[in-house]
Amino acid sequence: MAQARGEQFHSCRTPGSKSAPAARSGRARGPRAGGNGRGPEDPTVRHVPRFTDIVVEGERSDGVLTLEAGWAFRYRLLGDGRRHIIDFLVPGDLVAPLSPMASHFVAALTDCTVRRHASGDLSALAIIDSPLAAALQRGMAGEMTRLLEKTVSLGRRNAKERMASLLVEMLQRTQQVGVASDGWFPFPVTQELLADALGLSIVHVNRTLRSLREDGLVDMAAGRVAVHDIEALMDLAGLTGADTLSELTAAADGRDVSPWQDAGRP
Amino acid sequence: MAQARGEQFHSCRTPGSKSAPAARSGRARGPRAGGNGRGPEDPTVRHVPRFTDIVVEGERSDGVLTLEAGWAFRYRLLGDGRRHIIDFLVPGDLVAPLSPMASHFVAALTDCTVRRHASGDLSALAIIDSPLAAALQRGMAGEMTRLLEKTVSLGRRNAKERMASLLVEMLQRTQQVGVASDGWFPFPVTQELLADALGLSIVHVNRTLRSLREDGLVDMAAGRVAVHDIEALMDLAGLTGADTLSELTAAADGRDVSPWQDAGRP
DNA sequence: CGTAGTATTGACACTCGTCAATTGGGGTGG
DNA sequence: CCACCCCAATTGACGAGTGTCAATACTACG
Repeated sequence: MAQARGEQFHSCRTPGSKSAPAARSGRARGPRAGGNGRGPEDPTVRHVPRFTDIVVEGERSDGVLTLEAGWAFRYRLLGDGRRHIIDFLVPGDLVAPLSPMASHFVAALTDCTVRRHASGDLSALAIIDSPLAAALQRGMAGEMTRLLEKTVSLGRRNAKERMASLLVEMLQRTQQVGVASDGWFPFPVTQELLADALGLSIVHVNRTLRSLREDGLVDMAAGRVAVHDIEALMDLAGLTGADTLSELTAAADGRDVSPWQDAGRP
Repeated sequence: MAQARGEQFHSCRTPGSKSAPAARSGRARGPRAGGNGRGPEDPTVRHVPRFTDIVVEGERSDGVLTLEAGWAFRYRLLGDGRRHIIDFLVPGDLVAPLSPMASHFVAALTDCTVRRHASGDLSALAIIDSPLAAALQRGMAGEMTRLLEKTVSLGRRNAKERMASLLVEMLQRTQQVGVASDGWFPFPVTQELLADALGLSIVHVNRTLRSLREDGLVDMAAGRVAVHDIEALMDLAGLTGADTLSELTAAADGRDVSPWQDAGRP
């Protein structure tokens, strides 16, 4: 009765070794948040090396944190070692708070830079700094929309559809922040991470990617994804052009690269 | 390649007949929000008959809506007719807005009563009515926490674990609003609805329930769930007592039956 | 040139979906 | 009051989708 369980499922595939960097770092390290060298000068900026945690579960994240550069991902661990990746973060995305009490980790996928926009209690934020509050709400709303979409995917779509759905989403998001080129976009993830994000096994992720490649839809290698047939891909994902994702786009409107820039520090 | 698809999957099982009330009502009706008879006197209260929609996708829900009595559920439709139930709502829960742009339906599971606490633009709400704004944020945060938990369930738990997880959650939520008795709680859903909520087929929901019954964990009949071994059930769900759900409980703290009562109309 | 992690692949097992038939209430009209 | 109907619940048989195990390439790095 262990469809997705296998004891040393993924993220802990070779229990004794030093694999699955992010997942392990989530528990084994002593120093909590992965801040090593702080910003050379600016105290509101922190540099986080890849594969270390930016936000640790249970730690009450204080203030508004955003990802300024690099890639990260939100994840949650189940008691038995299974891991689920909630979503990936690109520059401009909100790191914390997702919600005052949604407990999960956020880990750096690449070396990245995090900025703190406000500290301490946020309840008075709307009055003190309304543009920041508005940006915060946009960020949380966008996150919730993606979360909802992901729930539907996991509940009612098969492997290929889920993969297509994720790739379309990431293409659009990378386009929004201007790091996507014409036919491709950067996506620095391993198949293991993809598996944890899509609720699949590593092997099946591989099979699914191969299938999409053979269909001529996408190619994925060296941390980049080449999209050859966006039409077919969106169709597979169940998105009919003017569908959900465009709402997502519209919702994130007014944000060219970062909605946070004007809302800097107080 | 159609694991969860079968064309006339669920919620449309007999395409020609009048089955699947909620799902169909989501599309086929002309009059939008299912408000029939309004509140006998109070214009902020609306009575909604079972199996009609409270909130229709795309309709920009204006203001803050909460469920005052009865059961409802949030759902989303995929283009091909598949349906996914995002979550169930009990009295006291936030109906709208979940997020300014998360598009989905909310349908009444039983006859129920909905109250509007504020209308129009909510951006100034924090300043105008801070207790209501606080309640709204609690409501949205709780929703997000459950959404996140559900994502993990769908991605990384098998049928039995998902079912256990849902039942534990519903037990705790019904306890909070005081409609649960000692060993049982009301849960007016069909197995079809359960299937759509858990990302399973109707048949497999039936099998899963039978298995749980044979294990002596729960009994489900006549719209009620009898929990015989909450320990084992939580264990199955991957909750170790002081785990996530208790955080959920703590998060909803300060709410006995409804956090909205004091934040009534302006 | 080892060593380790990642990607691939094949073989096989198990979970879960699909199809189809049956049962058992709960209405409802005669 | 009974016959009928509709629908939820159940069950069995079978197949598709996905997970698991294990072995083999690839690549990068020291």
